[in-house]
Amino acid sequence: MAVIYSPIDTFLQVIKGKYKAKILIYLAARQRRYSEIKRKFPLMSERILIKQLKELEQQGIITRSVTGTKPPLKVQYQLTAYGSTVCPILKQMWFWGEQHEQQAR
Amino acid sequence: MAVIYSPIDTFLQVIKGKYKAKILIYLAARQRRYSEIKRKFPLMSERILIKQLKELEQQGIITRSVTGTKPPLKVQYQLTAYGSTVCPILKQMWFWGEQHEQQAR
DNA sequence: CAGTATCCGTTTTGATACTG
DNA sequence: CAGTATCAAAACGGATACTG
Repeated sequence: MAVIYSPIDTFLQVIKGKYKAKILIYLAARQRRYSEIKRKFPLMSERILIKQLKELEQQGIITRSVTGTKPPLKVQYQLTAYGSTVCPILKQMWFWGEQHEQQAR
Repeated sequence: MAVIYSPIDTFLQVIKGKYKAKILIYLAARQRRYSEIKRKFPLMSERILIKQLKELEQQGIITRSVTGTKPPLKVQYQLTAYGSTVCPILKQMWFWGEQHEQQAR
C-alpha cells in the first residue's frame, strides 16, 4: 500500500478494487452469505472476491462470522458501524451515476 | 474500458486513476496551467499526468485551452459545468478521510 | 512551455483445479 | 459451503530522453 498523502486517499483506499464499492452497497441492505455475494457478481473471480472481502475485513469495514465447524460452513459478511459511514457517499456516487449516464458515454 | 454495469461504475470511471480525484479537487478552486498542476504533484510522472488530463477532457469533465502558437505555449485546464457536479462528492470523500484517518491505519 | 515516445517494472485481475 | 493454490494475462504507473 502506498503512503497516504491526503484525506482523499484515505477514502479511496477503502473502495480501491474493481468490485469493492459494489460489494459494500450490496452489504448495505443487510448481511450476506459468501455464496450470495458470489452469485450477485458472477463475473468476479473467487480469488478477487475473497481478496477484497479480506481487505475490507482488515480495514475494519466489514466483519466475517462463521457458523458451523464441519465442511458445510456458513459465513456471513456484514458492515461494521465504521463501514456503514461510507454508505452515504457510495449512495451519492450511485445517484450521480444515474443522473449522468447519458453524458458519460 | 470495461462495460458499465451500474451507476457506481459511471462515477468511478471519472475518478479512476491514481491522481484524478486530486487533480479535480485542485481544479475546483480555479483553472490551472499545465505547469502548475505538474508542480502541485511532483511525484506524478508527466506521462500519467497528461494521460489523466486527456481522459478527463474526453469525458467532458475538464476543458483544455491553448494561448499562443509559438513554442512557449500556455495551456489552461478547467472544470466544465458537468465536471463541477462531481466536486461535492469529492469534498465528502475528503471530509470522510479527514474524520477517519485514525481508524484507517 | 507543454507535451510525446519508448521501454520496462509492478500491481491487479482472471481461470481453474483442488481442499478443509 | 467457503474458500486456497498456481499460473498466466492485462492494466497501470514510472523514468527519461526528445520535440513542436
